[in-house]
Amino acid sequence: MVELTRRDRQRAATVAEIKTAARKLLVEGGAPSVGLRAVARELGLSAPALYRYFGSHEDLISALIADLYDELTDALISLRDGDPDADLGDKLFLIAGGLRDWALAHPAEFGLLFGAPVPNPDADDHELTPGHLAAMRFAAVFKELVAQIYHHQPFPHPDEESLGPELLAQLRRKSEFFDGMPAGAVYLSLTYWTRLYGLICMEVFGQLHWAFEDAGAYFQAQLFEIGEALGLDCPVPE
Amino acid sequence: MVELTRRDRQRAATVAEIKTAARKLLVEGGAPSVGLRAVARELGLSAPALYRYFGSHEDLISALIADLYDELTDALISLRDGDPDADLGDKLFLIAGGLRDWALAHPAEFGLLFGAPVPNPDADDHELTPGHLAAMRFAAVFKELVAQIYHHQPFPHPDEESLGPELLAQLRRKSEFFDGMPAGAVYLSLTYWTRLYGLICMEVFGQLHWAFEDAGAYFQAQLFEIGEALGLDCPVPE
DNA sequence: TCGCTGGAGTGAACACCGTTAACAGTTAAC
DNA sequence: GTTAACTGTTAACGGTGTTCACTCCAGCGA
Repeated sequence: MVELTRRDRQRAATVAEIKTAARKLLVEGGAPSVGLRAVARELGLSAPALYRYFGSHEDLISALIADLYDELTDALISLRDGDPDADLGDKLFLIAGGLRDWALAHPAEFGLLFGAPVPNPDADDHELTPGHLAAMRFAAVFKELVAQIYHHQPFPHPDEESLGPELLAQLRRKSEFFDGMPAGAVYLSLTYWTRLYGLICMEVFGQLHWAFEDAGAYFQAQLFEIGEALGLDCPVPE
Repeated sequence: MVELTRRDRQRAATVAEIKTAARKLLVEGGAPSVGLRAVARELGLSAPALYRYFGSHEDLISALIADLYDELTDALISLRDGDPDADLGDKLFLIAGGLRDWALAHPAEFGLLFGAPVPNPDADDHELTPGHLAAMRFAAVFKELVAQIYHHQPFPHPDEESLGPELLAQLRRKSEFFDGMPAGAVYLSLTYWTRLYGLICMEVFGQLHWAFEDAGAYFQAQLFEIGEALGLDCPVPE
């Protein structure tokens, strides 16, 4: 039984207020605009007051990152489950397109999530932050869907001999995480994931507009390729 | 005829000194460490003195970015031309691996070049900065090599009908830039470029170490796939 | 050679930043 | 009812990018 005093509720409300203010500043002026003092100013507080709620400026940013991951994940999930007539392939196209749309609509947030180096949690001096957990929940959306597609109708994948022993060993260790998919299918899943990620990264970070004034058609073509490789019947790009 | 007075030479030397100091700080502490005052401190100057050489802190960073692009490009070129026995396929593997090695060896620099949004030069209020030019020189290394490979022995590529009219139109406009390659081949070239970029981005930014403790084998496998698709005889990954 | 010009460099100052310390008022708990 | 914890304050420290007014001296033309 959780007993929430009034102060606890007020505290939670203030934390939420701080994060929404930080989010607002992030949207308006990008990552550098979300400073501790600026956030405090936004809600009429003095800067040191925020230290009652977050241990440091970095902690605030980390909390913001975790929230953004959650928001993005929820958006993709509701996209995935929104249309009852959508089959597995439709769902994949929906969340892939949804990820791109979110990234283009929220470039500052996307840059914060994916454009900054992530500390390796395997290293001894770092532990799993809420941001890491939220990122894994995000990645799981894709992973689960691909695994469902595979178990519904296995798509062709390279056999284990062709992968090379070192890569094979690492893929085998991830097989369980991918709901028991064989190493070759895990390899393909990771390949498609990195392709989508790289594509969206390049577009959002402006590394692509020397080639395309509108990368939408290119993205659709790439998605189509991936869908074909996964054995899905894709809508022909018009 | 260029007449360089002694003062001009001294000035150029100071500019170079400033940039090497900035580079040193970047390597040691990442992008946030390269502050205007910190750079000035590094060479025993007061902060306002730097304004004689750079209009602002941002200008200094931009100049640093251009220099880093040039350095990276030079490294790839010398890798490409270093081995007289290397054929076109070998060269492609050399520079792709070289790019990854450079990124992993200089994560802070890589993040500065590829992890930050690039202003769109097509927009009216921005012009082509030296950074843009250096970035195009960098991209040209890859582009030229793929074009050479294609013209040496055309690799199979999707026909124009399968690309869709909108994508096709944009690709056709880039055909000249790609030394006259047909739209389908341009499409494949861009596909492989985005794959390499995305892969390296994810690895450097730590977005991959939940999947691989050492992504080297994975990278080699991806490179092998690309080489096969380009019709190159690839070394089998051991 | 004199005098001037303009570039190089300075310290002071402004407004901002993250962070800490010492302090006051309010609220919850024993 | 007293005490302890929580929430907020102001003042201050060292850091940042930037501007301004000022000095100094090399290089130039007359």
